[in-house]
Amino acid sequence: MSASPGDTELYERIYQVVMQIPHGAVATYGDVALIVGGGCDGRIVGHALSELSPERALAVPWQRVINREGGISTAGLAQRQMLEAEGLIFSTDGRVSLVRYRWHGPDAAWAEAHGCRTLPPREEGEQLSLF
DNA sequence: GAATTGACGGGGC
DNA sequence: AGCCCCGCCAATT
Repeated sequence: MSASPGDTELYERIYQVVMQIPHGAVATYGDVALIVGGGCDGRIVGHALSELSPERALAVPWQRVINREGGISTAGLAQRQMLEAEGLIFSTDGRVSLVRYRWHGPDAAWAEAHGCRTLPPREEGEQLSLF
């Protein structure tokens, strides 16, 4: 079972969560991992998205998943251009304001229906430095 | 089966 | 702001 067939369901779960990210919003790898739950972590999310098939990439907005720094972890400028096309503003450091674009998490009903958990409450305005 | 790597995160200094 | 260390799970070597 080196093909890890049972883990495919975990990947599908990750894809389902990523597909819930609305247009113009972003989520960190850790956030997606927390929503998926089950001991999933950011690295698994990264692997799942990296193993994403081109056809599947059309349905899964993988570009809306960024790292905790609010930056792009992928190579190339493809992801950044996709986010900019959604209206996100990148700073000179190539990062976006997480406090502004961060996804608050899936709907409570959706999370429970998919056996996932919502995002823990987060303090707003911590590092809110508007410009 | 151990060691390493990876589209990571958080805490501490 | 930076830097370092640890944990976490999966895939690869």
